[in-house]
Amino acid sequence: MSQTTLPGLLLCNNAMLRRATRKLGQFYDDVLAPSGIKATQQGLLYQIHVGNEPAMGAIAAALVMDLSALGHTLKPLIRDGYVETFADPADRRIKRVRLTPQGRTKLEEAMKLWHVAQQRFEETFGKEQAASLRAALDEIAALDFDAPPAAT
Amino acid sequence: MSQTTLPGLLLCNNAMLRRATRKLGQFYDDVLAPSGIKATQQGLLYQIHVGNEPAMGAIAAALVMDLSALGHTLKPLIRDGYVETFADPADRRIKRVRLTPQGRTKLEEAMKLWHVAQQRFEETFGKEQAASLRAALDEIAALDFDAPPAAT
DNA sequence: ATCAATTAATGGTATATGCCACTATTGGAA
DNA sequence: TTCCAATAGTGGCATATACCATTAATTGAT
Repeated sequence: MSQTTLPGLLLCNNAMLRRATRKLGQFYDDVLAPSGIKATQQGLLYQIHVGNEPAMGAIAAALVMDLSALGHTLKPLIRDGYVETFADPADRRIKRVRLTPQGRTKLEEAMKLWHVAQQRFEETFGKEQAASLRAALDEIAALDFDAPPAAT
Repeated sequence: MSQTTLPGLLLCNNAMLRRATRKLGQFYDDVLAPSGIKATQQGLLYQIHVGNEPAMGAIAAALVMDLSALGHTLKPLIRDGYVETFADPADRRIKRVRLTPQGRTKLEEAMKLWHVAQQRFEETFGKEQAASLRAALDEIAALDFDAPPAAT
């Protein structure tokens, strides 16, 4: 079975995280495929949906994503007519984002498939385990590496 | 603080995984920056290093990565002279990969920085917690979504 | 009011990754 | 042997994501 699990890989938190992300991403994308959008796009549409016409910076912060990366990621969604942007009237530096009617429709369609993927994953991995994994991942996303570790 | 943690995001295993990956990737990349290579590249060099002149397919399988994606990722490393490939004499379909002397040097350099990143992360996140996180991530990477869930 | 510092977003460039179509080899069946 | 099916990689195309330099708008200090 070759060297699927070598010491180094297993020890690197970052490598393990990326590897699991590839695996899960492929799975969710696979299930989402019939909708024509990727899991990342579904997640982004959802984030825009639940936000109140969020500013790009707010979305980027919520997703712990680089602002320019968000801009790039948004382009195909704008091109395909699922999302539109508009300048904040009070501060024209700020660009807000919202779903178009087609975007809302597409999101609904994708959410149905998302539920399927989500359920199939938790069925296989374990619902409890998934919940504690998400909690750990949430912690990581919130870490502040600049600050010295709090004395526990 | 806006809506940094909305219900949907927190519930999607895939989105949470990606978000944490972005965060941790930025951190490891940051620490690795002085070496001139990214954390993904360090991981790949290491994987090649520990493999015995591994075939591309073997690397891809170990990393749960698409074979063509691996090919693309390898290009900058070959271009920069850290890695070289050669056809397997017994089966010319197979292309094997190895580090060049510069590749070995670069890997050593990067590994020192990797240790720093690794330690700083675990210091902040918790060593135990990191270990169980990696275990969970390893499980995910090994999942088989095609098979019906084993009756527990 | 004026102008420097700050903030928000864009565009360029580069890596990370996936899927698909295609090519080159191999291996096995007829 | 011959030929088809399976295997291993490549190349093209598209999205995901980061960093940097630059531009547009604001804000705050003088």
